[in-house]
Amino acid sequence: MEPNISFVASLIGDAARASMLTALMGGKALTATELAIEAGITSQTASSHLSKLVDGQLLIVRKQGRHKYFQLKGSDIAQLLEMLLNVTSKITHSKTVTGPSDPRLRQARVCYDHLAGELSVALFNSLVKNAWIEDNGINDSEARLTSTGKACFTELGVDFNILNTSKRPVCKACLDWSERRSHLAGALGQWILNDLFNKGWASKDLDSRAVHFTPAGLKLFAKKYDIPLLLPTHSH
Amino acid sequence: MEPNISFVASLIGDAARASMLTALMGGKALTATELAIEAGITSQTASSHLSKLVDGQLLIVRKQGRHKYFQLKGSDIAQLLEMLLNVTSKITHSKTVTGPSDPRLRQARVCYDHLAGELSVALFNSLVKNAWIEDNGINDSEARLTSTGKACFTELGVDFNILNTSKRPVCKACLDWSERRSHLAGALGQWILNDLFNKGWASKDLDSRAVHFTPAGLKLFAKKYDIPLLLPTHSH
DNA sequence: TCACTGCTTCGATGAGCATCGAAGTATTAT
DNA sequence: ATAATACTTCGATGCTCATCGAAGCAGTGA
Repeated sequence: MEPNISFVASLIGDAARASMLTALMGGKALTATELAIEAGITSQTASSHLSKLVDGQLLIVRKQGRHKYFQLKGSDIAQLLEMLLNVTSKITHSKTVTGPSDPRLRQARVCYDHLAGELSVALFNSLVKNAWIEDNGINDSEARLTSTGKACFTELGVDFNILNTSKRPVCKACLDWSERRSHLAGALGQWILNDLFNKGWASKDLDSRAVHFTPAGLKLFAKKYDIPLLLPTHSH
Repeated sequence: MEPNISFVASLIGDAARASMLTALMGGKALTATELAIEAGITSQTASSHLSKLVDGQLLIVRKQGRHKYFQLKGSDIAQLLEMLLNVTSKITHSKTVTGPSDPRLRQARVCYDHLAGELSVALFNSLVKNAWIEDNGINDSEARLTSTGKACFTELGVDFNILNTSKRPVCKACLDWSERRSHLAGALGQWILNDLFNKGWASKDLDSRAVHFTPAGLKLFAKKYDIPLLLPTHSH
C-alpha cells in the first residue's frame, strides 16, 4: 500500500499547528509557551498540539530544566513546509491581488537553515552572474557549483571537506515563496547564513524568522558577494 | 503575513481526498465516480470533496458530456504530493517494520508524468554510470544533462528544441518513496515514459498507477538504456 | 418518450477534535 | 518554606465537517 499521506497532511492542516510549524521554520528551537503565543492559543491546547507533532515525527523535543524546546525534526520536514508555502502563496496570491507582506520578512528571513527573501535572491543572481554557480532549472531546484565558485568560496573560508561529509547536498536552489525566484539552499546556503551571524553582520529578529542586517554588515555582505544594493523600496 | 499553509494541508489531510490525490498521481484524468470508488465513498461525498479540491486549486476539471474528468492542476502539486509521500513513508516505515507494497507498484509506476519504482531507479543509475547525466546531490533533486547525454538522447529521438520550450526543467532528480533513491523526472523523464507507451513496450495498468511492461518491451527498454535486468524478486 | 447513468444539492446525523477552565506535577526563584 | 513559572492531564463544551439518503438535474441511448 501507499503511505497514508493524510496523516501528515492533517497534522499540518490545523491553523494552530501550522503557525507553530512556520514559526519553527526560523530554525531556532522554541519553547512550548513561545509557540502557544505564536499560535494564539492557551498553553493547554498548545501542549496537546505539540505532543501530536512529536508523535507524528514532525518535531523533536529537548527538555531543559522546566522548559521544553521544540524544533523541526529535519531538513526534509523544512523542505516540505517550504513547498507548502510556495504552493499556498501561488494559490492565495491569485485571489488577494498581489502579495502583501511584512517588509522585513520580504527583505531577509531565515528558511530553516539558510537565507531567504529579496536579499537571498539578489545573492543567488550575483553568484550566477559571476559564474560561481550554474542555474539549470527555470522553476526548480537545480544548481551546480562551478570550479570557479569552489575556488572563490574556499578563499572566503569554506572548507568543502567538511561540507561534503554531511549527507545533504552542498548546493541547492530553493524556490522563494515571496519572490518566486531561486535562492541558495543546501549546506553552502547554511554556511553563508552562519557566516553572516558569526561576523555580526546580521542577527535574527525577535520574531525569529526575520533577519536584521546592520547597515555596515549589509554593505560588507554586498561587497563580499558583489550584490548590487537596491533602495529599500524598489519598484517591483 | 505568511501564506496560510493550513488551508492546503487540510485539503490533503482528509483520508478520502488524499486517496483521490494519490490516485491522480498516475497522471491520468479520472472521473468523479472512479475517484469515489478509489476512495471508498459514495458519489455524493466525492462530489463535495472534489469541488473543494477544485476550489482550492489543487485540481482542474474538464467536462466531457456527462462525465467530469479531474486531474492535478500542475507539476508543482504533484511534487508536493510526492514529497508528502516521501516524508510519510519515512515516518511510517520506522513503525511498521519494513515497507510492504504491491509488488507491481514497487517495480514500476507512474509518478504524475514520469516513471518511478525499481526500474526507474535502475534507469537513473545506468544513465549516471554511462555519464549521460550527472547526479550531484545525495538526497536531493539535482541532476544535470551532460553533453554526451544530450547527443545520445537526440539520437534516440529527443528533440531538445521542443523540450526546452516548456517552462519546466528538462532534467530533474526525484526521490522515490519506495526505493529512497533518485529517479529521473522533468521533461526528459516525461519523454521517456511517453516513449515507452508509444512504442508499446509498456502500458498503464487498470489501477492506473502501476506500469505493466511486456516481456519484449522490458528487454528492449533495458537494452536501449543499458540497464542490467534483475530477477523480479531480487533481495532487498 | 422513457429509462439509465453521472453528477449535484439539500438536509440530517454523527463523530472527531480543537478549545479552554480547573487541577495536578515538576522545576526554579525568593 | 513559599511562591511563581512551565508544562501536562482531565473533563466538558461546542463547532466543524465527513458521510450518506433522498431528491433533482443533465446528458445519453433505446
